[in-house]
This record gives sequence, C-alpha cells and structure tokens, in this order.
Amino acid sequence: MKKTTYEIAEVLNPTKVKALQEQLIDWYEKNHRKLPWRTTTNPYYIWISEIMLQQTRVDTVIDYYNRFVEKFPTIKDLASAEEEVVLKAWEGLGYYSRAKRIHQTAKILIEKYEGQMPQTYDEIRKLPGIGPYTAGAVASIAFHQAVPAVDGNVMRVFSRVFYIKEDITLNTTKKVMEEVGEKVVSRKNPSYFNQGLMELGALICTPTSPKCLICPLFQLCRARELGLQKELPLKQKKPKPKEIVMEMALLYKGEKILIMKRPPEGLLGDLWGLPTVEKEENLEGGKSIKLELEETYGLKADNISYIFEKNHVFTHIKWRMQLYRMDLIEEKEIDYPSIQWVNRQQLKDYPLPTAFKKLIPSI
DNA sequence: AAGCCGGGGCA
DNA sequence: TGCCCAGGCTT
Repeated sequence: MKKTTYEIAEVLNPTKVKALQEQLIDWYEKNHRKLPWRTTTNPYYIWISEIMLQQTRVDTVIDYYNRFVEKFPTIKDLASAEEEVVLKAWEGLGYYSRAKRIHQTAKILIEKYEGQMPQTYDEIRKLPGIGPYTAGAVASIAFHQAVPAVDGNVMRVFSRVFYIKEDITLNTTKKVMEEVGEKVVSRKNPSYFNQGLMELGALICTPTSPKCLICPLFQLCRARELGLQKELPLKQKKPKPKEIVMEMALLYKGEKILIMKRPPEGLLGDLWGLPTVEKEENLEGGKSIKLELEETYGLKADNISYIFEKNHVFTHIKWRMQLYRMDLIEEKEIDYPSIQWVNRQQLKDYPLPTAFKKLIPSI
C-alpha cells in the first residue's frame, strides 16, 4: 500500500501531470469517434447516454440512444410517459432498473429542479441511478466542472499508467482511483480529459491487447515501461453463474397466449414474460408450471406437451428454460392486472426481456 | 464487503 | 461453448 502511494506520488509530479493532460486531450481531439451524444451539449441527452453506456458497449447503445431521444426529446416528455413505454424503449438493453431510475429522476427534475439537470457534481450525484461515475461524467462533459469520471476503462488506464497493483473489484481501490482522478483531471478542459481517458481505454488501452506503440501515453506509462501492461489491472475472478431449471408455459386460450408482468423488484422486475416457475426436482416435467398456474392463478390447463429447452445466462444465474405448450380448459373469476391474453401482434407492445424472446420465435 | 441486476462480442 | 466486460444500489 505504502509502495503504491509512493509510486503514484512519483508519477503525479506536476510536469508529468501536465504532459498527461496535454497528450491525452490532443489525442482525443484528433482521434475520437463521432458518436451521437458527442454532437450535443444538452445535459439531458448526455445523462441518458451515460446511463445507457453503463455495462453496455458503444455499438449497442447507438441505436437505443437515437430512438430514445427521438421518442422522449425533453425531460418533460420522459417524465410524463408511462413506465411501460419507457421500459419498452429499453427492451433488450438489460439492467432494467436503469430505465426505471431514469424515469423516476425525470419526474424529480420536473417537480423539484424546474425541469433542468442541476449543474454541480454534488447535486447531480443525489439523483436516483446516478453514482460517482455518472455524476462526474455529466458534471464534466455537460457543465465543464473539473471532477473525475472513473469507470472501468479509466481504472484500466490508471492501473497501467500509474502501475497500481490493487484489485480493482474492491471498493477501496475505486476510491484510490477517484483520488487519482481528482488530482490529474484537467482544470482547463475536464470534458475532453475525461472523455479522452475513456476513449483511450476503449480504443488503445484495451483489456487483452493494448496498442502501446500508438498510445499517446507511451512515454509516461509505468506498466508499459516495465512490460507489464497485460498483467494489469488486477481483478478478482467472478464465480460461474449458478444453473437453475425453469419451466415456462405457452398457455393458449384460442389464438391468444398468456403473459404476466413480473414483480417490481428482483430479476427482470416490471417486465413481462411467460408464466415461469423454478422446476421442483421431484416432480415430472411440466408439472411444476401446471401446478403454479392452477394454484396461484386459478388457471387449469390440458394437452401439455414439451416443446424445447433453451439456455439464458444472466450475471449470476443461468436459466435452463424448459418450454411447455398447453391449452386453457378452465379459468376462475380472478382478474389479475398483471396478466394479459395477447396475440402475436399485441405482444409487440409489451416490454419483453431477451430470455423470453428466445422462447417466442418470429415476434 | 459482498451480492444483485442483462446482454453481447469474441476466441 | 466459455470467457470477458462492468456502475449503482441494497444488505
């Protein structure tokens, strides 16, 4: 720990910091990708792009971003939309609580901030779904505040440039990285500096094969100097996702099938899907979902036939999805608002996560 | 500090 | 197919 601090202090001498800022900003001006959210100064659009870019690659985000800002051109449009419509715009992006928090924050901005994104890091940071990284990104890019914006790319660059050998999955390491960011961020152009770090991480200082020979920070990178750039950053490995067997029902009432809105908290919360239940080990195939439909929803089914099995991997769970087709034969008079009978056309209006799309070809 | 929360690209 | 990527919130 002491050693790390010493080495950072060494690299953080004013001459090196100045060189880092100048090389990086110069490189960014010449080499950055022209992305849709880089042609705007609208803090709302910058915020949306930053939330979408969390855990999601640029190529994927572009289309979602363009559609989203077209559909919700202002914070007011977003705040007044139905949550279901916002989730539909987010369908396929994953981590759906991001969409719910964007929506929640838009409402807060209308009610308490006169429809405007606040202009300082501390105020921005208080909003739902906005943590240290996103607050730093919005404050620096939209409002040119000299604050750090440390994401995974930046941690990779810092760990190499400053030769920081701490496990970047630890919260304490993230704090160290943010302190470094605070010290080195350009006061003159924090926007290009922060974006430059992230762009460098995306294009040059990549995880497995960094392109040191064309890196603008070649001269001042400690890890490169030692030939250890590929060894950094250090990170703890994640356990494999646990496998769970799930049974899903394609329950028909005439032409229509049953879909259900999932509970608001937990996996795929508030999204729609087929009736789903974890398979009971000692029951034969199809029994678990048949019982669930009967006992919880008063729906009796018949003509049960097994269709196929597909896998879907989440961050920490792997679903083995076993799909059964069945016909409704009896329905109790219970009207759950979270249940709908839909045909293929109507299904298109509901936000359906990727796992369930795999079960319903040609929608 | 550890666990929860999706989805896609690439070897 | 298996491995890698990764911010915010909750407990």
